[in-house]
Amino acid sequence: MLADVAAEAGVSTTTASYILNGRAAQMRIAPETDQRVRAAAARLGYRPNRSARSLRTRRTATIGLVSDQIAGEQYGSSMLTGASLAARELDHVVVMGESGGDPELERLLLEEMRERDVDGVVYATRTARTIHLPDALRGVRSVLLNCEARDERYAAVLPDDEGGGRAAAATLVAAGVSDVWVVGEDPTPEATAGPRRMAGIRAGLAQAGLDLAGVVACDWSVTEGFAATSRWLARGVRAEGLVCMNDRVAMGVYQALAEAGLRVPDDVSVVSFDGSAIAGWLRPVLTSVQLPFTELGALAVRRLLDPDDHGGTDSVPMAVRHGGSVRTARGGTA
Amino acid sequence: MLADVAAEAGVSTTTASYILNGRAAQMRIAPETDQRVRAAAARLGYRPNRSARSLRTRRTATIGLVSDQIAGEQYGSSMLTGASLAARELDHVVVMGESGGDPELERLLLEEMRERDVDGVVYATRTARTIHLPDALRGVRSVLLNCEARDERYAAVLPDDEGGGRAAAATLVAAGVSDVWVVGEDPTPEATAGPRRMAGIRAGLAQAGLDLAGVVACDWSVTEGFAATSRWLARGVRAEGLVCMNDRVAMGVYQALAEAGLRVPDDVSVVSFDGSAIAGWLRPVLTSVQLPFTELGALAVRRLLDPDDHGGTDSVPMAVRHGGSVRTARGGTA
DNA sequence: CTGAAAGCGCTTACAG
DNA sequence: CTGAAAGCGCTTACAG
Repeated sequence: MLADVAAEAGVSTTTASYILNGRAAQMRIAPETDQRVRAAAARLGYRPNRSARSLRTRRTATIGLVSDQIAGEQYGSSMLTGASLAARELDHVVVMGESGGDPELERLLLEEMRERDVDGVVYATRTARTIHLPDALRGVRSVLLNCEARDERYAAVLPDDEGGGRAAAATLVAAGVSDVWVVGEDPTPEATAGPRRMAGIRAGLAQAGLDLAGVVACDWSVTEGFAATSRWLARGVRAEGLVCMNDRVAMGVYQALAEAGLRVPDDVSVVSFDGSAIAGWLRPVLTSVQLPFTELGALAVRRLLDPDDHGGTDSVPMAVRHGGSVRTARGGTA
Repeated sequence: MLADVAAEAGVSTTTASYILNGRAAQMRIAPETDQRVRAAAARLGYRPNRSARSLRTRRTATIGLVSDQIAGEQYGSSMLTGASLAARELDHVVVMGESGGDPELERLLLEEMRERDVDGVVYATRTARTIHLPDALRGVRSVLLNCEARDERYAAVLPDDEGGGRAAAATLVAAGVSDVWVVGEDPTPEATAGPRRMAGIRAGLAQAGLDLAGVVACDWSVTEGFAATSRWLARGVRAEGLVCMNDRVAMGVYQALAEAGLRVPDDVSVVSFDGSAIAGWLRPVLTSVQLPFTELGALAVRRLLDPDDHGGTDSVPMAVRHGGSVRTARGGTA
């Protein structure tokens, strides 16, 4: 403990504390004293007791991260990686809790974090959406991750799905594709990714003077993507380009196209969203607009810990990760 | 704070503390006093200050979870879900840290947790393996998750890969398949899943009087699974049954078989390991021996918090999740 | 430049 | 059955 270090160095705990907290200069402590104390601390392997410090300072260098279920998400779990790394860089540690969507458990977790005097909490959702801000979050410094508060301005970090949509459309347009369909629609009303991507796609096409040729409705899953696309193909419809609402849908689309004897990208160009591992597993590799999960998590933590944060929504750009699923303008693959 | 509650109820903080910590009976406190204090606490919305409590008791009701990179793992991240839920049930909270495999960062994280007086730490690895126990872990109550200490007995929780291997073999044997190849081999020497699954497969076949027909070597990835299987097929080799070392390999195998015009399960029966989401995405759905990640995480936490823990390795059973990739004994699909 | 002392909010022997 | 008091290990005015 501090007292041991002070004794070993022959100074008071006051002096030792100032030195070990980097306030030596400010306190005009003799360099020689400074050295002596640091040496003593090192010799004794001194580690401050955080509980004692927190009791005094009311700061814990700990942030809470509560979510419905981001660890269970295949890929969204990298939000945790980003958050954990950013916290580490700012000398904080993160305590996590998952409610599994249970509001009562969520309230419990949030209260527990408050008891522990966390310096703030990141409130994350598995899928991008608008939420009703939990009451237990009020009065706690917090940042929303992958979600936004309905009807109120609140610090939030989200992917720029609309920009992603424009990028997806632009990718097809650049390849000379003019006949574009979208596969997938948002099953849940609060989800924002779908509508925003869709808006971006329409805007991107409009910029090239094009209209969306049509939409194939389906849930965002492999099996639904397959089933809906198969039905659509059976109707005899064809398109030069398909924008899939996520990589799982795209995987189903690949399966349906293969069964129908259509080749990617020779017969159909495919673009998708997520940039998940799936994209790299498909043959040809799927061109997909990447969800920047690690960055999202890191940014949420940085904003949480930034006293000068502006408080609004930040949209993190989504970049196109090129695979081989879009034909080149000349008919080859890009 | 407690003092307020005590004042409001007209008792000493001593009494209030006993009551709020459930020691009223033990202290033979008058039921009427008990009521009064609880009512006061409720009225005031009393929440104990954890730092103060921890400073006194040296217990934090917090456990650390440090890993190389389990949040980044597609599917292994559910170990976090399991750990978080189990901790919650035992009134604990988990602080997580990811080292990304950097030993120095790992040491830092472990020290930070010690400073924070965590009641114990779960040390987890992304892939099942034997490890050299980190020095920073010594002297801290801990349980290894998805890994085992080399050359020493230590509390550890791992999937029963060998049992899983036997189950995989038994599944094929039950379908009447006698000509079995394995696809995949372990790239890293410390990894334990591969050798153990392999041992189980051989044992399972031996039980039916069979030998393994051969092994197709490849890394555990979709692209490698595809490439290796394609080369193998090009050699003209055929097998009735394929055991893939994980679902990603199996996905590559499906692709290679499809390109070669072979059908699953009519021409080839396929069994795999992981039971990840991928299994459900493939057509036909892949029969896969499930890695019980959520249970592993939960069990590690429960053992960490169990004062009577036995201290050795626990193997959690792997169950077969049946899809449609294994033919039935009569030649249909199971 | 350095130290004595108070106090953060609890828990828990100890006394009655 | 209940309370006064010490003490957990720090930080930080305050005094010198």
